[in-house]
Amino acid sequence: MPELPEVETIARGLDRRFGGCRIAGCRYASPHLLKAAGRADLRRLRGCRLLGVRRRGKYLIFDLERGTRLVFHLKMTGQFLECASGRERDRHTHLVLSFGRGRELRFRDVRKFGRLRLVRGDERSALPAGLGPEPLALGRRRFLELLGARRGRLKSLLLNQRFLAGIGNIYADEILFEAGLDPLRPASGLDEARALRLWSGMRRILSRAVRRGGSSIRDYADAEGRLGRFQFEHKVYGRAGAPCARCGAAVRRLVVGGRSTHFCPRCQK
DNA sequence: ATTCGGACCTGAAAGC
DNA sequence: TGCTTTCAGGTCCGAA
Repeated sequence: MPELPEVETIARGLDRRFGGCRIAGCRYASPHLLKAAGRADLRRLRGCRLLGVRRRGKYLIFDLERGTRLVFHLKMTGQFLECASGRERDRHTHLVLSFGRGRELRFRDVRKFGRLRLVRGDERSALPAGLGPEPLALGRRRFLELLGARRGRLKSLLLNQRFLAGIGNIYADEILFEAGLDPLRPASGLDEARALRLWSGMRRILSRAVRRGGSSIRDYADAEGRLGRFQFEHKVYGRAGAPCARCGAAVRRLVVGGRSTHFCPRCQK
């Protein structure tokens, strides 16, 4: 479900609502979410202060006292929900952090793909080696350098987390439309003008999506239950057969690298 | 090195 | 009204 703009929105909301709060208890870690050893370690969290919450790629990082960190990946359907402790817990709730005075933060995940790791010290041990840089912190020169070393199709490259961390299926399609580039075009041999269009298109799409609080297509909502608004600005994603907003040609859908891909055959070359 | 298909899960929507 | 199939904001693994 969540890509960079959604995870960023969740992180900001959690940081604002729970940053500085003390964890009173932790319950219900399901085996899917966390291995047995990690579940035992969760006991250490009691009484620990949550210093802050931030994002790296599509990962959510909870920084705690005593050099401990919780690193979540939400995969397709993971979500956080702030609620009153008395409220009924449904069968998709896999972790509950209590903050006292009846305040709880629950992790729900219908498809159970989401993962949590509890680490001491640096979060890097919980992240994949070779995770790419943050797209919005990447200068144009560095972007051109990284791009020059890559092959394969543009769509697959944008989805590759070792190239850039945080772009997923929605934003890959929207970025390529913004840049006017065919998702099937090979990454190698992209001339500088097109490469710079890709860089600036990426920045425009991602930063606007963050400002809109991400895209709510199916079930994404932030920790305060608010829906994103960027879905109203999608130009191609989920619009197969509909007219292109720019030229009127029918938006096409095909499968690239096993992922559904949407593009305008006239605007994207 | 890249690409492909399948696996991991559940449920909503579309198709018949 | 069913029942079946397809599809989904992600990633990992093994085989071609």
